[in-house]
Amino acid sequence: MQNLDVIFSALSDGTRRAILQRLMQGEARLSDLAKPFDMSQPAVSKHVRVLHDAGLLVIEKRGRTRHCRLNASQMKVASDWLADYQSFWTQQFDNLAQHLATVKK
Amino acid sequence: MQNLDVIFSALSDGTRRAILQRLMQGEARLSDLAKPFDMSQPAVSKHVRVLHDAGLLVIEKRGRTRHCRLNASQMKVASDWLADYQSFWTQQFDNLAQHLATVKK
DNA sequence: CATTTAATAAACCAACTAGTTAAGTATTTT
DNA sequence: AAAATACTTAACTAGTTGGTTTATTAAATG
Repeated sequence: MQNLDVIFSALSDGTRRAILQRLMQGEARLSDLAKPFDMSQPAVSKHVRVLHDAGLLVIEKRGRTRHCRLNASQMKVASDWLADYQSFWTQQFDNLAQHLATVKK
Repeated sequence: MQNLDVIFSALSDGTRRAILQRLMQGEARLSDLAKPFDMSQPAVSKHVRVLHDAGLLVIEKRGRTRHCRLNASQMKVASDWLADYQSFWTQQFDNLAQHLATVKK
C-alpha cells in the first residue's frame, strides 16, 4: 500500500519519532515541540508537516498557535503490516532457543 | 535508536516490502527476487542490499548464486517500538466507539 | 497603533535515493 | 578453453530530503 510508504518513511527519522514520543504525554504547541531540538523552528515545522501528511498527528489551529495531537491509528496500520511476520520472528526465536539447548548438551 | 532509522527507512519502499513478502514463502535467489519487478536486476540488487543493511534478510553465497532468507527479528525491533503506542490507538478506537454511541442517542 | 509572538513561505544547498546502462568478475556448463 | 549465467561495480541522472536563512503573515498584547 502507498500509505505504508509515507508512514514508514515518516517513522524513519529520529527527530520525528522523538516528536511522536513527546506527544504521548499529551497535546503540544509547535513551538514547544521545537524547543528540545538543536535545529531551527522551520526545520521542526517541516518534520511536523511530514508526520501530519502521514496522518500520524493532527494539527488544530487555535489563535496564533498550532496544537498537535497524536493520531495513533496510523501507527496501527504499520503495526498490522508487521504483524504478518510475527510468526516468523517467534519461530526464529524458537530456533535459537532450540539451538542453544542443543549446544548445551 | 539509530537502528530504527534504517529499519523503517528500508520498509518505506513498496518494492522492498514486496521482496520481504516473497521471502515469507521461503528462501529465494536474487535473480528470482528480481523477476516479478519491472526494473533492472542491479536495481533489485540495490533494494536487497538496503534490506540486508537493515538486517531484514540474510544472504548466503552458494557458488555463483546468492540465496536470501527473511530475518524477521529486525521487524520485531520495529514492531516493539510501535507497540508503545498500542494503548493510544485502542483508546482512540474506544473514543470513536463512545462518540458513535453518544451520537446514536 | 506599534510591538511581540507563532508560525508559514520561499529560496537555497549538500547529501541521499532510486533508477539507468555499460563493463567487469566469479562460477558453471558445454 | 569457450560460452553462458549470476551477480557486482561504476558512473551517471533526476528527484527527494533535511537542513539553513530571510522575509512574510496573522494574532495577541502594551
